[in-house]
Amino acid sequence: MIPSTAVEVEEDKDLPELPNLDKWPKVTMRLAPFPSGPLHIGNARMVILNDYYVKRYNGELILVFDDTIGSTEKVIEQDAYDLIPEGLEYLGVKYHRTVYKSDRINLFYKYAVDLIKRGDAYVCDCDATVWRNEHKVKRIPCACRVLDAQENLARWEKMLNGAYAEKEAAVRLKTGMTDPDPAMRDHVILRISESEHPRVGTKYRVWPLLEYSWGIDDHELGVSHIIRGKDLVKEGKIEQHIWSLYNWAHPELMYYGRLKFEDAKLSKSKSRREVQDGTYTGWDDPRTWSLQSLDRRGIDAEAVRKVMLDLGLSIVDITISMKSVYSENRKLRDAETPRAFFVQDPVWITAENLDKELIEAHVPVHPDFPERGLRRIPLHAIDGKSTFGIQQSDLNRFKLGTIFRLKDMANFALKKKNPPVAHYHSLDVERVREVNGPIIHWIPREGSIPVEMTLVDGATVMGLAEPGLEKMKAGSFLQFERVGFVRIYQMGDPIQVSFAHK
RNA sequence: GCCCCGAUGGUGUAGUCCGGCCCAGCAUCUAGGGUUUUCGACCCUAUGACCCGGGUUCGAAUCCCGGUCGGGGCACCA
Repeated sequence: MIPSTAVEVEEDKDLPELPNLDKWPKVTMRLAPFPSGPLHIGNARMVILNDYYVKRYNGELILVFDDTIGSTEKVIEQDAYDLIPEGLEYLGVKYHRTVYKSDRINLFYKYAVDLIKRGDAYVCDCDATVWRNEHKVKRIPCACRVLDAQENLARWEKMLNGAYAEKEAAVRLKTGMTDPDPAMRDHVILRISESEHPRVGTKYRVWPLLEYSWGIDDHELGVSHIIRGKDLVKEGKIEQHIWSLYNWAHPELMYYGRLKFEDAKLSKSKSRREVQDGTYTGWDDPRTWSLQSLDRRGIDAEAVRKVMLDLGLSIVDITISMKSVYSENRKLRDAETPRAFFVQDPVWITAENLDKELIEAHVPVHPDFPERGLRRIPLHAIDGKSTFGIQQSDLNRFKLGTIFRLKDMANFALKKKNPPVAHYHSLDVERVREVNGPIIHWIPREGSIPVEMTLVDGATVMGLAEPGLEKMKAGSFLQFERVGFVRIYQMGDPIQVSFAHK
């Protein structure tokens, strides 16, 4: 299964083996996103780690939309059901089947009834606050805990048929009232919610909590290994309690710490607001840090993958920099990336006394690979006179008399600053080196192509790129010399590019 | 208050289980140099770490004890 991945796994063999492999017929893992929005760079760790191990052991990966009803703070969003697979595709993650928690509610009911019959769970109608303060903290069981199965089943029916309103009753698992860990005392596993679900509407009014639904499903789906964030360790303990009650094999639990980026603020709810009110251009806006946005910027999924796998499985919270992703991306893409000139808000400089022979500049497509040919940029000189756009900051640091080179074209001496005028000086690059003159990028006034560049902070800047750019295709990754790497995401006038990194 | 977890250079990680091959490796960042008609790539160099205190041992980043600091949990969220 997925034979094409064998090579790719080879290079990352430094991650540890999964534990207890002999205990399981095969490695089965799952991706369990809550569908509230697209996956972003912060979610990539969970996805890549699971995918990595499944590929390494030729196992099975299940995409499980963890779409139980959520809460007022955590809301399911319909579009996430499509945005998540889209992100997975970008990352090159291959999953073998897709499961929706919201399709499995009856299964959770079945086990709930069973747990109640067995006396391992009960329906509690205590007020949540009262229960916490008077029972959990004081380790005193509430009156509901000792009710017999008969009564509990009657109460369960009342939960299902609406005799209880929201918050009036919930099912608690008897994890133990005397557990030293307060988090473990008779935790709620099912509760009432009358919110409308995007997939199943109002078909159900009793919904399982994450730890319960997984306690059942990790077994039902045959999951062998679970890798997830350490914010879920308590949930893992509750799952283990359930597995023990039924004498099921315990899947291997592994946790990693929280991942933060020093140069990226990740907030799905803020992103959703900004996307909805149009402040962001869409879910691929760079400020969302979604996988879609990385794709739009031309970040190779392999770069993301490499960085995430380098982090390993440490359980400590870490803060890393996007710079490591950019560094990997450059390594991956630099050699294959064509060069181009782009000048943001060009300032026009008149070049005089041009050599009559000089009608076209010849610039290598890639400096390290001359065999890839030349970009030919017409200069449009009339009577030895032409006009070029250069970067304002370059002009600013020039003094009168400064000898500079328009890269891959000719050397000039600055004659006037306002308006800028330069005189042709020489052709050979050595002449500018002799005087340590700057070599700068430029574009001709005639024939240059308007480009709108979206920066990482969402701002857009206008500029001109060299003639010829209009022949590129959407999706191309380029390096604007001395500016940085960009990806064309839409051809047009202007051409739309997204800045990737320096 | 109670429970759990962790601690290696600026950042991240390897080594810790089974003490010596670690005066601690790798990546990234930063600084400098080389090369290059880019502020990219490539090459070289530099700075820089085992949380603290005891103990065991010929020998401890690794084992033991005690601190300190940091993170997470104690939701009818995921």
